[in-house]
Amino acid sequence: MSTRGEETREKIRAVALALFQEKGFDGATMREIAAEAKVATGAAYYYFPSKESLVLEFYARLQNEVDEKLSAALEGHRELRERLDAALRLKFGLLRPNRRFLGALVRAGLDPENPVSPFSAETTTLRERSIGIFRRTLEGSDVKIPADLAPHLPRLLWLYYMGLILFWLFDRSEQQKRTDRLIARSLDAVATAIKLSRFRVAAPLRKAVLGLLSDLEGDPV
Amino acid sequence: MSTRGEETREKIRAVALALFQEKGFDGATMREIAAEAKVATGAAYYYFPSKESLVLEFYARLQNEVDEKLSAALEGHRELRERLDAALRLKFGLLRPNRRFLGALVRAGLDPENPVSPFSAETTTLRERSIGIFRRTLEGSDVKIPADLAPHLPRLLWLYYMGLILFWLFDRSEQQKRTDRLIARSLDAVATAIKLSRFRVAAPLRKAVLGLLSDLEGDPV
DNA sequence: GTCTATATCGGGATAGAC
DNA sequence: GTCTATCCCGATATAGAC
Repeated sequence: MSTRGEETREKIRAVALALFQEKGFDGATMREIAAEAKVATGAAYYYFPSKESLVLEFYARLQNEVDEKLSAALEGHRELRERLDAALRLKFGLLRPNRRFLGALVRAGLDPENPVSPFSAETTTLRERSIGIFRRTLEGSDVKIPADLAPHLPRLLWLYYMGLILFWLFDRSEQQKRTDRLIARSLDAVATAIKLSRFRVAAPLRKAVLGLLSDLEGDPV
Repeated sequence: MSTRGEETREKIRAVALALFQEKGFDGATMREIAAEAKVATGAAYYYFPSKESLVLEFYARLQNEVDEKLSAALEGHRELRERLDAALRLKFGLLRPNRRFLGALVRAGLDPENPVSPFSAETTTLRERSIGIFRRTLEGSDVKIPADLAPHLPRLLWLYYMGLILFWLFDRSEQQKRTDRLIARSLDAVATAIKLSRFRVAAPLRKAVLGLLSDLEGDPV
């Protein structure tokens, strides 16, 4: 890939993300993106195999930003619920301006025929980095997590996070305020559950959850 | 709507579902559906406002079938996990042949711009009927459920069921065997959690979960 | 009310020339 | 690497037959 190609690609990407934010995924057309980037439609498809793949590009950049800003966001928080809250606020804060087109990614992955899935092997790296965010969030907290559960908890929290994103995408309330409430409320439940997990009575449940997780591990979710 | 219209509508619906199963949602075109049903394209759009609405129609029929067959499926089962397993097997058994196009429904709803959502006000009836399946499943079981949790548990199980469907749609393993494993494993956890819910130590968690649910109740999820 | 026939539009994606 | 031309699709509109 030459420098010129690199520049063209970059131009198309930048224009696309701007238009996605402005008009949403369906509202922004490939013709328009190409025109505004001053290339032919075909050129856009030379660099990006599909419209969805442009969104995937966005997601990778977002993950970089989260990685960079996490330490600052967690600064000064030791309590588990506070730390989780800070991490989620950071993630959702960056997602928020892009809700209008983020659904496109999930939509693409939901089609069993579509190879561009956010859960595919190609996106394993991204997924693991996202899980890593929760590992870092848990590590600095003051809560004792049972040894058997500890290594699996980040992935479990990531699944919870995926659930929140999904709810947020569906959420048609004004400014998605219902999602804000859901996050606050569910964080109470999640933090409470983690704190209770070390009790004797919770052992069978912990065992069941661990069996579930070890079953999923290895393959991409 | 006369008998003739009814027949035409039925014909289009039947052909569409057959083609969806055969070629998936995107693979089957409206032109083809209309042609195979021996009507003009316009006629298909006369009865169904969009391609997605054909899928919605399918979903309603599916719900009817579940309602009819539930009693037989639960027959002879008293143990909670067994009953839930039977209910889920029934639901997924009917969904299975239609995986290739079922994603289309969810996809439509994920687009914040698209009014045809499976979680919209229009589909409230369907959603409530689906929740009712879990109510019936719980009612005949031998497990004592705390009084505060009991009225909300069916909805909670329905959310769990939605999660399973989502996983299943994303699941690219052969024959979606990973979903089968997930169902078996997660049922262990769910049944265990329900049984533990009445213990003293679980009270704060139960309270947090109930707060969450009461927050969501009323509005469509 | 129930369609047929047809034209039209804008969109994603692609083949092949350059 | 890039562009032009083209294809096929979903969707809409319309005029008119029965």
